[in-house]
Amino acid sequence: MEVAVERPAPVKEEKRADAKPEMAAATGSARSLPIVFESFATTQSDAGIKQEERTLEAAKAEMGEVREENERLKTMLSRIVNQYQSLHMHFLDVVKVHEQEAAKAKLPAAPAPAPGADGVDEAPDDLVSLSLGTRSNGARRKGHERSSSSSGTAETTAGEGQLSLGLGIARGSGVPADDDKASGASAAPGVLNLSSDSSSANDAAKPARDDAAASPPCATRKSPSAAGEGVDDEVQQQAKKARVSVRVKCDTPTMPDGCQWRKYGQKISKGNPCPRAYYRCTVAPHCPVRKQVQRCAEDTTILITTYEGQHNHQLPPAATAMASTTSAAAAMLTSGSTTSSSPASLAAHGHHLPLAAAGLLGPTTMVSTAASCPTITLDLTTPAAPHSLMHSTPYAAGYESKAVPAAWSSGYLAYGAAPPSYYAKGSLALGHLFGGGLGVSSRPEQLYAAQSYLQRTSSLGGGGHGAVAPAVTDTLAKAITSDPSFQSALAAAITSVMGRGGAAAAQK
DNA sequence: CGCGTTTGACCAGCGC
DNA sequence: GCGCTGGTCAAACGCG
Repeated sequence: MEVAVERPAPVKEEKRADAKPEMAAATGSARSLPIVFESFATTQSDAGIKQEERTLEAAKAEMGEVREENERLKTMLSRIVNQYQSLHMHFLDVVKVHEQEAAKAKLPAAPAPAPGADGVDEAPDDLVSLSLGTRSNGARRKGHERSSSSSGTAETTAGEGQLSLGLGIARGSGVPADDDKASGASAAPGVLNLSSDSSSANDAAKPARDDAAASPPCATRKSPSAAGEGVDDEVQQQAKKARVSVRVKCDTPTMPDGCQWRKYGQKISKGNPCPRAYYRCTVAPHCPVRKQVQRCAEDTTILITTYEGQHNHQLPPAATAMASTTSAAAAMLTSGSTTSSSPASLAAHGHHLPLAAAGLLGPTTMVSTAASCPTITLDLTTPAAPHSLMHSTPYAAGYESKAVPAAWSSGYLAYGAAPPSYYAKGSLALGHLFGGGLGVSSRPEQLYAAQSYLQRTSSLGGGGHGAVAPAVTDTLAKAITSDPSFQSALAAAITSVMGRGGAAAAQK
């Protein structure tokens, strides 16, 4: 703790009596030290007085310490809350836009199936509920989401230059066995773009956020090849320093992320018998993106992939997810470090970045600022039992308590601009999304993720939500799990959205 | 023959 | 200043 402890010069007894209420007032209600001043004024000898003086000094010092710590915590808390609120508003924007787009697209385009629960079977693409969070508004949105994803437009961000997250996660029924990874050209039907931008509402207040969140991708796009390196060194460096580490259970040598990589090195790193492989993006000649792949020492089935840098070229939709992740991570991490008092001190105190501290990242997501390269770790390996899909697992139960950070229960959210219920629903959904969605590994776990989410939301909203029957969610989740890129896509989506949110908050 | 991988060497950053 | 470690380079090698 790097608290500047005030050690005032020894004071006389008369002063001490004055100092007491002052200090008590200063510390406020944060903490009260049981110091009894009256007692020693009458009975102490000189020696005793001196000793008491020392005691008093110590107490003062402690109080000062406590006071400063209290202030720091308050500041941090308010920062966290601010960031959360802005993120949440942002999130709601996305949701709203999505809904509107979906509603528009629904009429002319997709023969939107009946919004009933049974419709899900025939339209697995609605799984893509990457709009997961959108459900916070009610079950009625289900139909909208379906149409939004199946309509394939979802081009809310097209032409806006905003961070757009193309998720090649939906192999909907309408997309007959498309290889959404490589081909990518016809990715539209299977792609859900998560735009944090209220596309229709081009509010003027955006520029700041744009700068913050989208600057990395923009910066690289601005100078795609213009000397590749050397331009915008600062941005490049920042982007390069921020890393996204993904832990996934994977049998293949590398995680299928839709990008083309060329191996350029391999090392045995300390503390892990498994060699670490170094890959470089080969989609474009001078793409600065690299990744490191290493198997976990404890469990060799776990693949740890660390992405670094930002692509300076167009990517296939399947690869866009991870690309967005790294961009978002860069934005989020850099903004987090600038808004935090000191990353080093935070790390030293065991604190994480605000979002993580608020519990938004969930238990399987970690933000590390301790290292020279700030890293987001998405742990897609799950502690949950793969078979406990239909019910809450201990993990889920344990998580839910974590999913609602103290700030939420303390009523912070209720004071936000949006209706409290909105916050409550959305926040829980978000938390659950992170907990279940990110904490999943391969197929069954993903199933669990989607299912638990749906169950959660259905239990939240009361009337109308009951439409989401377990059987339906089962089918839905199965559809999700049929796509191997679901993990990375989901992780990317979340990280991306959060990155923008954090960056936006940082700009405020 | 071209492309990708392997592998030893080299370099830079960091801690002691 | 030295050693350790992580990251990168580039020649050699293998494969289609």
